[in-house]
Amino acid sequence: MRVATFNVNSLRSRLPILERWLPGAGVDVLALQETKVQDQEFPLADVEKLGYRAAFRGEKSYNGVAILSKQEPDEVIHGFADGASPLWDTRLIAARFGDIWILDTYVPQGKEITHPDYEAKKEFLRRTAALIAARKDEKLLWTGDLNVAPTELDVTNPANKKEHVCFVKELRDLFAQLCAPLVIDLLRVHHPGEELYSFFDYRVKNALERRIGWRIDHMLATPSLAKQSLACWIDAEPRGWEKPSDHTPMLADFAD
Amino acid sequence: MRVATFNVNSLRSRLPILERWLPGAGVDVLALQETKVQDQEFPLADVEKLGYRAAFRGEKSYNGVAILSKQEPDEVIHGFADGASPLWDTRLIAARFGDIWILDTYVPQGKEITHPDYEAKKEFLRRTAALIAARKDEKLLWTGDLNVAPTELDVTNPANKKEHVCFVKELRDLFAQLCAPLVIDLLRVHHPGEELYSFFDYRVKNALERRIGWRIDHMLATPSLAKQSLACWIDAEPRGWEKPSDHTPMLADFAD
DNA sequence: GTCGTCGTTG
DNA sequence: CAACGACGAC
Repeated sequence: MRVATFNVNSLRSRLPILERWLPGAGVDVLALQETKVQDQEFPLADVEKLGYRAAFRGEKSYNGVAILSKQEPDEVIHGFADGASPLWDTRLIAARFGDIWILDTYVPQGKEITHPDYEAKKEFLRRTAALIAARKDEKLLWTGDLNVAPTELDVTNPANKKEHVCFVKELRDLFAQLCAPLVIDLLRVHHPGEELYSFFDYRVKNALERRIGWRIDHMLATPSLAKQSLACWIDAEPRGWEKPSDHTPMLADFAD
Repeated sequence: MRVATFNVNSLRSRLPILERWLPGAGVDVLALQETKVQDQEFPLADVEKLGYRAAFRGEKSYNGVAILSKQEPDEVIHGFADGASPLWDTRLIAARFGDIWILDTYVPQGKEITHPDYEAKKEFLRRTAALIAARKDEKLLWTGDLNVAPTELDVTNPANKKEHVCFVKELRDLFAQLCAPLVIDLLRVHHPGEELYSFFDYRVKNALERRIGWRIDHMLATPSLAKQSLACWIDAEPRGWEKPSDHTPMLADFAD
């Protein structure tokens, strides 16, 4: 099985990229983030034309997650469904395919370390960790845009990002202590020590060619699923196409 | 020599259309209107890549005229240059190629017959007529978006346009008395009686296929130039392409 | 820099 | 319907 994650930064704006990329990518399950589309506006016909089904929850302008798949999922969950507020339905979606859970999150970016959104980001990560802990013996892949660069290897210039909400030490510590122990970072299993990025800021001129980016999108597997991991990689090509997202897809193959 | 006129409704937005249309169009001189670009933002590099030079005067958001040409013009004039205010530099540009003047105007639309802009429109037409009268024995082509549909043949439904600033009888009378006697309507020389339009409102669904439009862009030649007229036609194709202007190009061929 | 929003124009 | 400007988000 091949799984991919892609922060599309507007699904409707990215349909040409998906139409160019997906047919040849051999992807069985695709986790999308920042679809930025309300459910009644979701471009289901275009997705179906590409041979995929879709489970989704979005809102106008912001957020939005979707799981596209060749096969119908056996079960779909939106948000944390733990009764607590906020529900975060447009930032977390999970779908089960047989005994494998695909957990797709768009973790709040956090804006500034002094901003309430940064507190919400930490809360989101804590609740996600709790959710995974409850299924730690199951096969589960936590994927999506996590807005966390876990180590110094995961950003181009760590020195000038010490105050950044995706790299500040407090956040990395939280991630390392609460999240990382539950799951295995598949990109690092297959590519230890490599400077690989999944996000290249639009505002940085020629960021892709200059390799100025961030690794904030991830494929993190529970141990039982990690055993099946065959490969994990970032496909930087779509970032270089016309009208790209600022993120580029990441993929992982699993033995059946 | 082949001359064309095209109200692009934003030159920068229309570069893909120009890049698709111009290379095969065989145009020597192209009069543009509604470039909607300040001079310092004019996409000169793109125009030069297409093999053209450019004389232009534009402003932010509104108006803007340009004359693109394979050959460097011998002389360029902006506005009426008659000392009177307003100067209307971003609505009138003229370029001389040898003994032929190309006068490119974007005549004010006028908004409403009760609006001050409608008075300004009539004044613009009077001053243009005076300008042409002063050169009536020279070879001169008055082209551009004139925002005048001269006759009932030139709009789809004349009955419901009697109050429209581009068709109201007062305006047609002014045009017929002041402008028309000075020049020859080349489209009508070559296509008398045909329902041909150069403008199709974006707001009218499938206006092109339903042939609901206006003939408000023109090619009007002084008698000495009209003698050289070989053909004149509207190319409706670009109106059907992706991200079109609401106008479509009009062309004219002249014997050397 | 490229998204989305809204209100304004023709 | 498709430009524009302004704004907010990342």
